[in-house]
Formats: sequence, C-alpha cells, structure tokens
Amino acid sequence: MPTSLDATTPAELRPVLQPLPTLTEAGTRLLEAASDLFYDRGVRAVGVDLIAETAGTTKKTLYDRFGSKDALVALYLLRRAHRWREYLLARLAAAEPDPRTQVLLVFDALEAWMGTQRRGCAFVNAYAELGRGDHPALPVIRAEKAWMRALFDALTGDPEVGGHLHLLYEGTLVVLTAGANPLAAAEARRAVEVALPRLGAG
Amino acid sequence: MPTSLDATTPAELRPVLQPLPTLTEAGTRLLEAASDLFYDRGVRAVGVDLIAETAGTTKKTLYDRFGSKDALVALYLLRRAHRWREYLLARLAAAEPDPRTQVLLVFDALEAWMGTQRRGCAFVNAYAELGRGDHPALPVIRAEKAWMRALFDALTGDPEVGGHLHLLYEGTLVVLTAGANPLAAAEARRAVEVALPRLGAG
DNA sequence: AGGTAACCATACCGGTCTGTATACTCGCAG
DNA sequence: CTGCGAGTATACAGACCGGTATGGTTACCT
Repeated sequence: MPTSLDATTPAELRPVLQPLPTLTEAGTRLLEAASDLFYDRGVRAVGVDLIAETAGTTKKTLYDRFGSKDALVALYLLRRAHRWREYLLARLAAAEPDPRTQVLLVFDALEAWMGTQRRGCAFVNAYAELGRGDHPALPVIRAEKAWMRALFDALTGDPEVGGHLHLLYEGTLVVLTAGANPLAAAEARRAVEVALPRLGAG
Repeated sequence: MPTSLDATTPAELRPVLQPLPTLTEAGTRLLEAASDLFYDRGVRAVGVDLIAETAGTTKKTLYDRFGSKDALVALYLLRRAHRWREYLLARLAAAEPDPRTQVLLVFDALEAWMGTQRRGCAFVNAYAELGRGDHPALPVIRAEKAWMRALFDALTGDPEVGGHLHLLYEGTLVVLTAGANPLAAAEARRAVEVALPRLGAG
C-alpha cells in the first residue's frame, strides 16, 4: 500500500503525463487569452470576439483551430488541470516523502497557487456556469476532483483520511475566495495537524 | 462561552430574523420563478424575459418591482440564505443541545437540503458567475459564508474547531456537486466523528 | 509549379441580452 | 369622481452573442 508518491504512483495519478494537443502559434495565443479571460471574468461573460481580439487574431482562426467555444472551454480546463498537477507534483517530489510533510505541502502549494490566482477554483466556477446538460467540459471537471481525491488517498494510503483531506482541500478553496477569508489555508494546515495525528513522520 | 445555540445565541446569528421586504402578488411570483431558474441554470443563463414569462407577468412589472436584474439576483440570494437558516435552525432547536449532536445535525441537514437542491451552493455558484466588480449580491455571498462560520464557532465554542468544521462543510458541498461524489456528506460526518473527539456529549 | 496549412480582415446571420417607452385596464381610497 | 398603485400587453432600442461566409496573403513542402 503506497503511502507517498514515488515510482509506484498509482495509475489514477498518471494522466498528468498525457501531452496536451499541439497548437499552432495563433492557436496558442488564443488559448492563452481565453484562459486568462475565462478565469478572471467567467466563461459565459467572455465572448469569442473578445478572445480573438485579445489574442491579436480573428474569430475565423479561433473556429478553425478549436471548432467551437465549448471545445475551447474544455481545453482551457484541461490545460489548467495539467499545469496545476505539474506544479503540485514538482513540489511534492522535491520534499520529504513522509505523508505528513506531503499532505501539508499540498495546502502550502494551494495557498501559493491562489496567491496569484484570486478567483478560486476554475473547475468549481465552470461547473457553476455550465451546470446541467452535456457540456464537454463537465467530464474534465469531475476528473479533476477525482484526481485530487485519488492524490490524497495515495498520499495517506487510507481512503477515509483521504476523503477527509479532500473535503478540507475543497473547503479551503471556497472559503479563500467566495468566503473572502485569507486565513483559510492556515486553518486547513492547523486542522490537518491537530485532527490527523495518525499521519506520522514516515 | 456558549457551546450550543440557545437563548444566548450570539449576535452574528441573529440576522436570520430580519424580515424580508414585502412583495406584491406579481412580485412574489417573479421572485419565485427567478429563484428556481437562477439556481437551476445559473444567473447569467437566465434572461429577464424568461423570468417574466415563467411568472406569468411582464418585464415591465419586474423592473417596476425590483429595479434591475442585479437587484433581483441579490434578493434571490438573500431569501435563499433566509430559508436555509430557518430550515437549519429549526432542526437544531429540535435536537439535543450538545455540540456533537448539533454539529452532526448540520451535516444531516445539508445532505437533506441537497437531496432536492442538486446544483450545489447557490452562493458559490453566484460568486463564480459574478466574480469581480461591485455586484450587489457579493456582500450577501460573503455574509452567508461568515454566518456559517459563526454558527460553527458558536456550536463548538472554539474558533479553531469552528474553522475546521466550516472547511469540511464547504468542501462537502463542492464534492457533492462538482465532484459528483454522493458519499461526501457521509464522509464529512465520519470526519467529524473520528477527527474531532474533543466534541463531547454536552 | 502547384498544393496546402495557417493566418488576417471584414462583413454578415439570426438570435438574445438588459432596459425603456407607450398605452391600456382594474380596484380602491380620499 | 378622481387619482394612483398595480398589473397587462406590446413594441422598441442598442448592444452583444455564437457561428459562418468570402476573400486575400504568406510560407513551406513536394
């Protein structure tokens, strides 16, 4: 039973290595602009005209590359998940492998990540805007939540503790942003320390 | 130091008693229709024409009563907070006053509430759609999160434990909906029981 | 030389958005 | 009887929406 991430990283955590689709030059600019705008203002609040203009290109190119706005939204979330996993796994790999350190590091990474990204969880936000239906981004959203849950399970080797930590993680994101409580991450770390003493030092 | 809700309910929890503004007949139908539509489909996805038509009235009446869509959105959230607090406080008042029972009951109430309301936290959803700026609903959203935090603080008499529980509460809502994990509430109750043994029986 | 992928520029389509204007009916209180 | 608040009905304004159409310009590859 794995107790931390190493060469035996479970299959659920592997998708981070999946390469993202290759993009052309203008396509890259479009996805970059769309990502910033979608995250800052919301998916529905941003029109394709604005995206094309911000990227210094045209709507024609946008539709030639991505086919639809919905597909661009799904790709935005997919790439964001990719980057967050890279960021997180790099920090975890550079630290001591004991579960306590690794778990606390997740909340450190979250706080650091949110220090510059001040609009909360892009996946929760997108879910709120897309809601019901069969939008192509919905599977990406569910997959991201399942990945974080699997990460906590893998770090602790205990699904019960993993579930607890995942609830704390998602709660931290909400309280940080919609709750406007900048102490949320610190409270989460404190919660991990006092409430999960079973997480030993290796 | 209060350890449960009773006659000494702290001032932060009193706003639930504030009466909502009185509405005319058509105004009531409009707010009812808007609430259902906003929650189910999202605030931006619902136009004022649809609201008026669903309520069996006209846009003219909507603007005569509420002044703007933004104001209607803020009122929708205000009334939803009001109803959730009434629902929750009624269940808490009917149960044993010991902190452990009361805290677990919050998660019971959340699960029951979400059994029929399947689109997650209306406040988080609205925050995701409104985001930055000075929308009149933003203070309502922050106030709701602060109220829940104050409730947990009051129930436990310990801000550290209150913060921990609040993170679990918000995380449960997210995992239930965007995470599509129906076990979230059960996992949260289990987390409360195993990780907060300090919550005695009175 | 010819083909093709990528891109730019611009105009257009039908539809929807919030919000306003006009004009009418009804009930009720002074 | 008059005035007013509430409501109905409809039309409109001006902007924006996602998506498409047309046409022209590079650069590269065979």
